[in-house]
Amino acid sequence: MKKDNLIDVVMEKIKEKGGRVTIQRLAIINVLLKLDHPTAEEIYQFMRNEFPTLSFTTVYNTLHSLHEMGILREYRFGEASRFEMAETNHHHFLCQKCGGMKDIEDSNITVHLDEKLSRHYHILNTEVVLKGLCQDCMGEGI
Amino acid sequence: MKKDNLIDVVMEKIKEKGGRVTIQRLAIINVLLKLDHPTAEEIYQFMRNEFPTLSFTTVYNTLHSLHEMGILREYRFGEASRFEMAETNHHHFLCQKCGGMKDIEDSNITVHLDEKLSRHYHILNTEVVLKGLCQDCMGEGI
DNA sequence: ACTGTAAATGTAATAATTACAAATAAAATT
DNA sequence: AATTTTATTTGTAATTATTACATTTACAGT
Repeated sequence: MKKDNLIDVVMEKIKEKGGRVTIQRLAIINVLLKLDHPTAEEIYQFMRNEFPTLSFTTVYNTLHSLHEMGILREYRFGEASRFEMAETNHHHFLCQKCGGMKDIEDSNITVHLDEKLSRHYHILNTEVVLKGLCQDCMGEGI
Repeated sequence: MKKDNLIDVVMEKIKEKGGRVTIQRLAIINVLLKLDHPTAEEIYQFMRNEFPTLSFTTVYNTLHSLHEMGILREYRFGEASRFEMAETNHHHFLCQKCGGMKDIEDSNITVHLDEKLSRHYHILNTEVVLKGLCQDCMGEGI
């Protein structure tokens, strides 16, 4: 999806849920499209120069609201939560050494769930988490 | 694996890594065998009666050490970290409503990784995370 | 433009976790 | 068995990420 289309989709989704389209929300969406699984802190620091009046609390509030609206996903693998846009389905690799988080394309992993799982759970999302060493950290042990 | 054997294996593993087998460590291992993905807080509260001199800090220290030794796994899906013994391989279901975490037997899910992933990553562990509603929370929406 | 209200802001609180220094106790050595 | 070494435990005091709250601002409907 082209970026401008995506912003339009997000704006539409916010309105659907009865929310307001604010410059803070749009700005944070744009940062999420630029950075790779940023934390709230990273988003805030990235925006400070261009948006000096932005409050750190607003970053948290906004991430929380957008998450509630289903616009983004939250991961708490490390100390701080990391965020990404929810529009794509993919898996993740976590480096045990540097703590880095990488996207793994959906097409690289096939998952098959036994049918009986659906008798016990209403499954909305299936995601694979791979743990190990990334290329940068390989060859040095854990 | 029988419980006593498992304790022996854990003791051996601690010694291998140059660690000391303390009553605190053994007691916490035993709690991990009883409780389902407990948090540090839950472990501490569970132990207070029988072990009133136990320090909360020791729970954290111990969980950290045992994790470093590969004896247990840590998950940070919610606010607080949750822990489980590392001896078994299985997947997890996370309830989006109550925040509960359930084990899914390995045999209920098959995962196939594209070979080319191993060219970019040294993969040590593969785990599926299912998200949705558990039986208790079904029929009430999110 | 006017108005109702959701969202933004700043400060202060909270919760989980870690740092640190002193006391204790495994386990190696004598 | 006593002694010694040092990892671990303990309690208190930080730290870090996140949330609560009261006030101000500004989106969006009239």
